[in-house]
Amino acid sequence: MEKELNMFLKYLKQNKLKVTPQRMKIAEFVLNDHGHLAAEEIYETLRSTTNISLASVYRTLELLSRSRLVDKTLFTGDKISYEHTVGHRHHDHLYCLKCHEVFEFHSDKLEDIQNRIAHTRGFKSEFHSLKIYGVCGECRKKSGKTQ
Amino acid sequence: MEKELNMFLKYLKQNKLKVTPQRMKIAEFVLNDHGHLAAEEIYETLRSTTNISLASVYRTLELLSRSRLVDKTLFTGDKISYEHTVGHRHHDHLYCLKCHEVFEFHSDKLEDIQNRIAHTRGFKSEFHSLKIYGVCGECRKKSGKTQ
DNA sequence: TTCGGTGCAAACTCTTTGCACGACG
DNA sequence: CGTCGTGCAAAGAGTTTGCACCGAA
Repeated sequence: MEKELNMFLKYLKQNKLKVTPQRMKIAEFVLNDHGHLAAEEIYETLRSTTNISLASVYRTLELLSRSRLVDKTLFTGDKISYEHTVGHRHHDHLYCLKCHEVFEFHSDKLEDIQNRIAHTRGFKSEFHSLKIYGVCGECRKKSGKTQ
Repeated sequence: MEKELNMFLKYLKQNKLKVTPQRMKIAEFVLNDHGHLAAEEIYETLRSTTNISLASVYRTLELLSRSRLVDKTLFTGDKISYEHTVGHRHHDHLYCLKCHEVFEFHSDKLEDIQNRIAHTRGFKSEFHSLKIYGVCGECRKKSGKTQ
């Protein structure tokens, strides 16, 4: 995460953007967290210790996204989730419709097939998003696996 | 599409919902179209020939979605797309970042791997969504395949 | 006749933007 | 010191909802 923060600093400098306490706090928090965060959560967490606004959270998340340190994702369509990417391989998601927990997975075979499909269709694939929606083991246990 | 419209009628009756001209017009239009529609488009198309409101479009799309005749999808996170599903196999999407065109594809192998992954993780998979974002052949041609 | 559906406009949620002040470089 | 970034509040975009009237059953 030290490394990731440095990459963000580098990105800022390369683009002649200023290093501000807000930007650093937000980047630090997001890059340190391994979950999927909504802008609101980040704001609520940081506002107690930092002079910050929701607008800055959005603005900084946009920078983090452009610098490819953070991925924007949509799950159930209500709000955008952000998660940091560096150090990870690309991965996809299993989303539990009951507890809203997100599980990650990666499959080389899947990546491979996807690339092949895009290629066959003349597509230059930039990125992709695969989400499997269902009910996780924990929630199935709770409801007696009736569903 | 005749068949699909009947399925919608059946759904309405089963749920003691009324058959109204608005509902029929909207269902007819959506079930007849093979693209990805936004609520606004549906409204704009129908308003010239039908007494209708945007609210009714949303309300009917919700019914069509619940009756599983229509799929709700999010592409670039701006607005929800609706497409009818009946008669189709499940399919996934290639989305062109330049012209915003959507191409469909289906791969049994892909389906298979996804199910296997979900199963391995104790997940009961309900549905999934795979989108490959990139640049389509047409747009690559236009820009001289430099990207 | 009776609810449920409709149109309209207002409300809501999440995100973006304009502006004047403040601080990074 | 000149910008660029900030907080604030207001604006936007898409979707949902409350309400009084209307029309399917």
